[in-house]
Amino acid sequence: MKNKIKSVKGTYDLLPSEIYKWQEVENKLRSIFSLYNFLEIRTPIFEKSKLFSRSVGEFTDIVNKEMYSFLDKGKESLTLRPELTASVVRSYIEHNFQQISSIHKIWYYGPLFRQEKPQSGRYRQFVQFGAEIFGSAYPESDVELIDLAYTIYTQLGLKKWTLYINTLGKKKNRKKYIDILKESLLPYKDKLCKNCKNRFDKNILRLFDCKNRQCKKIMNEHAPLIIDHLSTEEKDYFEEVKSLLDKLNIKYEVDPTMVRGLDYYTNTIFEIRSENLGSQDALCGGGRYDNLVEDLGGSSTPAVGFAAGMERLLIAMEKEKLFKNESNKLDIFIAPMNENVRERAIQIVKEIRNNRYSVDMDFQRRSVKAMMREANRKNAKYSIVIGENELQSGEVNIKNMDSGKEKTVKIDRINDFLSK
RNA sequence: GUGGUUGUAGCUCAGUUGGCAGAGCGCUUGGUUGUGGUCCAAGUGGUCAUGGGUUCAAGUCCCAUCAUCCACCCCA
Repeated sequence: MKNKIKSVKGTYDLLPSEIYKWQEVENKLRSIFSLYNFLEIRTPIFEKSKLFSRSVGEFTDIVNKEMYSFLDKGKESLTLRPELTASVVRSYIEHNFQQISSIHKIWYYGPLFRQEKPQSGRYRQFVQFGAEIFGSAYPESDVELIDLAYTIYTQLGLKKWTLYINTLGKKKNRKKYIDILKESLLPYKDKLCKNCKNRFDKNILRLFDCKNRQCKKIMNEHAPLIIDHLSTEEKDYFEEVKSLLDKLNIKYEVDPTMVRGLDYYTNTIFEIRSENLGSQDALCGGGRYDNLVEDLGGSSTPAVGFAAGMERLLIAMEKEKLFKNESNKLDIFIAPMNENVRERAIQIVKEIRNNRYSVDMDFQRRSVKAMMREANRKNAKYSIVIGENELQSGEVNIKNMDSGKEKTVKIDRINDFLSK
């Protein structure tokens, strides 16, 4: 293993032997997005750093510790995108989407970068897909989006997962609630674990996520829930989301302690968690973010969105054994026997390909036996051995690789044979 | 970033109290002239993660580094 250059920590190669799984999922995603009439957007891999500090939140770990940032030649700080909503919103504003139409339904798919310590379902370069709806401040749009996510996981065949929902209220009330939360927990601050003491000032909502038993007990007994501190307007909104989900037969659980890692969420939030993923179990997370477009310099625009991790999805699907083996894609393998027939063989390959059949041939000048082994390994439906006899007679034997039976066909009739 | 786990052939893994580097699978070539899958035979393939140390002798013991996986943290 000397002198070999290895891939960067937390990155991985998707090898030819397993790429079909990704393509299968990607194709399914595309078709579901178009069913829901979402259009794709593709934005650059890197952005100005301040885009993320302003959207994701200056005090989050993502911005503080995990961004891949660098100075370009103009000495401006740029960052490999750690999430995609910020980029989509930037693009929405930059291209004046709101003037083209008052509503936009957009989806995206692509690699993101965060400098975290890798573990199962968590990489430094990872792929997310997601969707956003801009321009609706009504529960129908929350539900459209949740339904979309729900349908994706259902249609992919995954069984072991649960949809959780909650509401965070609007910015104003959340601030008030955070003050109340701090006040009620202050007497117990010393009893909290080291992490939670830290989070108490930094992001107190995260205390709800702590797995420490003592912390859980304190939170259960003394922490007020956000739902009890919302306006009737906010509560009604949440009730309507729930009732619409019920009408669509979408199963969910309300988790009154669920919070989000990113700062920009308001009102409805949701998360889909897998039951067989280990500690990185969130397949998908999202919610409403009515202030973000304005915060990033656009005109006030309500929005909902979600983001979902591909790697975790693939791991979960593999655990539920949802991938069949790669399907048979090669129609025919051509085995030329020697230099006298090779030229003609290449022409035949081209002719068959021109008729849209997938063809491969021997490129190593090997023995007939080895070439047949190769045809078998490549899962060809048919094989043809071409030698001098065939060139003289103008006929070849087409062998069916499943049955082993051969059929004699004129060389210029091979395409007719295949089309039968 | 903190704790722990593992690192031997392309892959999955054995390797005894320290004593010649192994198996299965894969790959290559054969098993009478030009036919795969099953079977049989032979062959290919390793600086035992890397660098030090202890020892007559290290895959095995010790230290460090790197990578990996798992949990925390964070998050999709």
